Amino acid sequence: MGNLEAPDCSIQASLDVLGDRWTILILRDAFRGVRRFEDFRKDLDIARPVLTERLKRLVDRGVLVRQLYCERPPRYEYRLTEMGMALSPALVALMRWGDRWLSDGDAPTVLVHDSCGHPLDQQFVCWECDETFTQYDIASRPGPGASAVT
Amino acid sequence: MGNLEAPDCSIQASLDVLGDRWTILILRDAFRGVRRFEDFRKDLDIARPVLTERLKRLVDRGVLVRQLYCERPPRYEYRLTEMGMALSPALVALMRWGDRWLSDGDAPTVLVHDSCGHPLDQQFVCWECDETFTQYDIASRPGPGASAVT
DNA sequence: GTAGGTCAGTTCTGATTCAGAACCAAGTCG
DNA sequence: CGACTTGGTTCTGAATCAGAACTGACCTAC
Repeated sequence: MGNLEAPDCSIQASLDVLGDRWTILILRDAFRGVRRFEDFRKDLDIARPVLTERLKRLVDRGVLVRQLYCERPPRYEYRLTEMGMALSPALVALMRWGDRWLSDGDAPTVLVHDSCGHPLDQQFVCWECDETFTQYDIASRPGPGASAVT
Repeated sequence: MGNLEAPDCSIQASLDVLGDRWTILILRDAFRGVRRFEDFRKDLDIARPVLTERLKRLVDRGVLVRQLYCERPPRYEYRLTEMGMALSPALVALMRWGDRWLSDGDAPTVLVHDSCGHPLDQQFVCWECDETFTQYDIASRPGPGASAVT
């Protein structure tokens, strides 16, 4: 994005890190367990220079760590940090949206509750009312970091 | 993305619709109530030809509808469809991730449970166990649309 | 009734970014 | 030794994007 100002919106802030054609797919692979340069490259069929740049950026921003996994020859792998792991609600949401609206009802992958094996759902929760709800019951208001005038 | 095959992954399918630098920001604005070409353009400071193309694409894919709101002169507005509204879990997840990991603790906007005004949380739910859980309790398995061999 | 303004675009041009291929370096295997 | 693997870098042409100017339909004020 051309603007130099700090984004006044966390979605924009997130997209400054994730918002190009490849980054989210790289992270999806990382969630699936892909860790090595060549494996990302083959799976995504991405140009090497672009992959190099994207991995570097994700490491710089703290989403991935680059770890030596082999001394001789020196080989590195890219792993999700806690910050990276925290993206899972976003990736799950994108996946479920694609399942629901872009596939013909046949989801390629199903996510399940690990301990019981049943499909999971994603919901908004209010701990005050102790209930779950949907997007139609959301309101928004300025937070502590809101600009004075908007 | 360069590949012509149908994506074997719903995240990729979603990104085929949403995965460029502007689309998600356009949709964020739409969720905020922006509906008109000029309002999108001013708010995002996006080049006109790019906005034209993105809106057209979102309408084609069914995420937005283009509705006449003024007969003379003919003026159109862009509104979220049900498909578009269904993206809110994804946008909320991106926003919360930015709040948590990219801001210094001061969220510009806070989302609240409409009926009580308290901040909301986003969780995974298992209706079988009737409990909420986090990304560390998710497993995945091939769904009905999985390719034969993978 | 015409000058200026708004809204929703389209058309053009130059700057960025991307894809694809080739190349490179360090090490391993046969 | 020569081939192969991994993890890159460098180059070049293609696609995309930004920015500005232009268009056209209509509206309002003078």
